Amino acid sequence: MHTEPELFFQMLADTTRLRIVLLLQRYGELCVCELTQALVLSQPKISRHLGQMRESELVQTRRAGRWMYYRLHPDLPAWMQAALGSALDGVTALPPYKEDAHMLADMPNRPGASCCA
Amino acid sequence: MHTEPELFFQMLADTTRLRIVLLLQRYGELCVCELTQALVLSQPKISRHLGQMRESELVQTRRAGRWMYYRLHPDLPAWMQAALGSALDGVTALPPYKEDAHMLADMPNRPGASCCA
DNA sequence: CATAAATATGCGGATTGACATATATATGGA
DNA sequence: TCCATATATATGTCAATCCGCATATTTATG
Repeated sequence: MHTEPELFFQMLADTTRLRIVLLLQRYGELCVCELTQALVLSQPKISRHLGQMRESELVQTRRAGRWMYYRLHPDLPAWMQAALGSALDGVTALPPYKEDAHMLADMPNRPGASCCA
Repeated sequence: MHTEPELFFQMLADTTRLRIVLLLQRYGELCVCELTQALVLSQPKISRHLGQMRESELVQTRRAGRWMYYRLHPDLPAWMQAALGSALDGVTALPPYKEDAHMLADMPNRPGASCCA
C-alpha cells in the first residue's frame, strides 16, 4: 500500500469490504467463491470490491487453477496492520462480522482448505 | 460513536477530515478559525466536514463565546482510539499532515490558546 | 440597536460508488 | 472438438459525496 492513508480508510469504509478484510485477516487466504458463500452476497459484488482493494494494494492475489486467492498485502505499513488489528478487536463480536466467520467455518468442500480457523 | 464501524472509517476516508482529526488528536481542542488557518482551506469547507463528524459523533463541540470548539468525542470505543493512534503514528511524518501541526504552532493570537503542542 | 466576526447552511455541478445485467475467460467432461 | 459450468471482468444506471460560491445565522461589542 504505497498509496495515501485516506485511500486505506476509504477501502474500510464500506461494509462489504470491511467484512472481506476481516475474514482475510482471520483466515489468511480465501478465494472468491468462499467469500461469496461466507457473506451470502452476489459474486459480482464481491469481485468488484476485491478488484478495488487489489488496485489500492490492500490485498494481493494468487491464481491456483480456476481459483483466485486473495490475502492481505504482506507489505502493508505497520501502522495499517495495527489499525486493522484494532478494528478486528472491536468488531468481531458484532453482527454481521461474527456470523461471517461461522459461515466460513461451516462451509463444506472448501477448495484449498486454505488455512486456519 | 454508537454508529457502525464503517461510518467511522468513512469519516477518515477524506483528506480534509483526516487532517482535522489528527490535529484534534494532537492539540486536544480547536476552533473553526484555527483549523481554517492551519489547513489553509475555506471556512465553509472546514465547517461542513466538522458538521459531518459531529453528526456521526466522531467529534464533540463546546461553544465559548463566539468560538465553537471541536474535540474528539470522549466516548469513542477503545478500538477506535487505538486505530486513531496507529494512524497518527503512521502519518505525522508525511505531508500534508506534518505541515499542519507547524502551521498551528506558528499561528499568532490563537483564541483559547487551548492546549499543548 | 447596528456592526463586525465567527460559524453554519443552500444550491448547482462534477466526481465517485454501488448494484444489476451482460460479456469474457477458463476448466472439465463427453 | 464441443458444450456446460465456474470464475472473473466490463458496462449502464442511479444515488451519494465533495466542492465552490453565495447567503444566512449566531454571538459579541460599541
